[in-house]
Amino acid sequence: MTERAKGSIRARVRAEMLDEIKNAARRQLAEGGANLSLRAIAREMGMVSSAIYRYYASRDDLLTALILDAYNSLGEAAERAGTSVADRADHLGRWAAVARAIRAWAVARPHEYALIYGSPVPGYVAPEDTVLPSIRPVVVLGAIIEDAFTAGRLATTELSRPAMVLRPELARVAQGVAPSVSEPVMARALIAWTELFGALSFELFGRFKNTFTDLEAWYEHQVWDMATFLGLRS
Amino acid sequence: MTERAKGSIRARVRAEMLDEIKNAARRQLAEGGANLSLRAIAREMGMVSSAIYRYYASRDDLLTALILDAYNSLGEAAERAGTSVADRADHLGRWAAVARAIRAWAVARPHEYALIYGSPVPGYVAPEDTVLPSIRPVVVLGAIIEDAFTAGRLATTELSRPAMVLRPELARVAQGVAPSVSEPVMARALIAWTELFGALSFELFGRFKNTFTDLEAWYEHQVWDMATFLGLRS
DNA sequence: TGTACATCAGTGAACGCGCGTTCACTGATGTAC
DNA sequence: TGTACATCAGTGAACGCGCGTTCACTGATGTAC
Repeated sequence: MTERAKGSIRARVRAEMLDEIKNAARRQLAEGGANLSLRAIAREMGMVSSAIYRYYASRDDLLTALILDAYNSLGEAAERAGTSVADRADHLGRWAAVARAIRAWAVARPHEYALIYGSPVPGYVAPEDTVLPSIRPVVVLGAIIEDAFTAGRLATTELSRPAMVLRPELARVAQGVAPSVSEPVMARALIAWTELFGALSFELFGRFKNTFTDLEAWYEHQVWDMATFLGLRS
Repeated sequence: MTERAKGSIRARVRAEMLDEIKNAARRQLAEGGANLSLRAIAREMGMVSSAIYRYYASRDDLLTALILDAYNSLGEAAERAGTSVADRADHLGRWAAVARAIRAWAVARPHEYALIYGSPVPGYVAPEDTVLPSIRPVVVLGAIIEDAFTAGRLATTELSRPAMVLRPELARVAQGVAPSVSEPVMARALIAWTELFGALSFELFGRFKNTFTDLEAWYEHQVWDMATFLGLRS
């Protein structure tokens, strides 16, 4: 038992080190962008650079860990916001809450946002297991659309019809996140989704620096207008 | 005269070199991302690395030249597409032509797209004179909205009202690109714009790799649905 | 038209720096008997 | 409970590489008289 406890202490210390390295790496990201430097991380932690290799097999491994963390942390934020609205029938409120949570997350961690939604890191290939965490926010949105639709509270006027090639793929997405919904509605949801992330990229990458001073208000307006577009009513 | 001619020959050779260096740099971008290396460029051109300094004062200077080129080349593509539609009253056709031209440009030069619409290059600050070239495509879009509106062919139903803080800023944008148009309509135009670039970023940065096989068709659908959202009718 | 001088492109060596990764090692901590 | 051994974290030196930028230089090309 004592042995076990001691063993788990070592394991816990190790887990803490894994985290501390990631934290140092995140701080580095804030300065050097995606040009993550293992040596700089080691320096910040007061270790010798080769010591990092006790914890991560390579620079790419560390990058993968950071990317996974970013996806999961954004996913959690979206999920938490989605369930925070007490009135489950308030679909518009849920949509707004999730959209705001995503922006809050991104604005607080612009470099982690850039890591997962910015230009790909040259030479780095994301492994397969980043796919599931990366769609967590889409699942949250899908649930809102699904609920609104099955409650008959989704206005579906003026829908453009997606081309034939797109339908099976839209249907597949819908099956995963909003099974009752038609392809044109699913398409709209993806479009609204795309707009929100487009807005965040524009904001965080500085495109609206000379246009809007209150970027939060501008985002809020977009969230609202996209809700109209989606057919969500209050 | 002969002297002049010779002088201009030298100037022309110099201009060609400026271009060739940029071309080599663009090829490098395709491989290493924004990690532009002067030495690699010199190597590719069969020169010694210091020779580059006869043409560009620093790495940042060259980067600025590339960024300016990218903005202007995208701007030209958008303008050309905008004027290519013979029937000026076909606002929907103009919108689609411009949107398609932008995608065609981006898909042909993903790394230049990333340079201007991806995550900012760490440590690099874009100089002021990139602002004007960067808004050329917005001007093209603005003209279409303006024409559609003054022709009474822009459906303006269900417009959300922008918050007070946003109005003067939206009005200022409108004044520059679509002077007859109201703030809510201007906001919608910017939103449609944001959606298109969001779509391109998602496509080029690989977000829809596992979702859509025919990304051109998906973009086309978005262009169409955004036209509906904007109130453009055929 | 021919010659002396100025301008410019490109060279090659060097400075000072940073990087990821490997490897043999030293000690400390945990484990088995 | 005490001791011998195994595991593991962290060290320090090294490998081999790449980078941006400076500087004194060599020749070739253009200019002025």
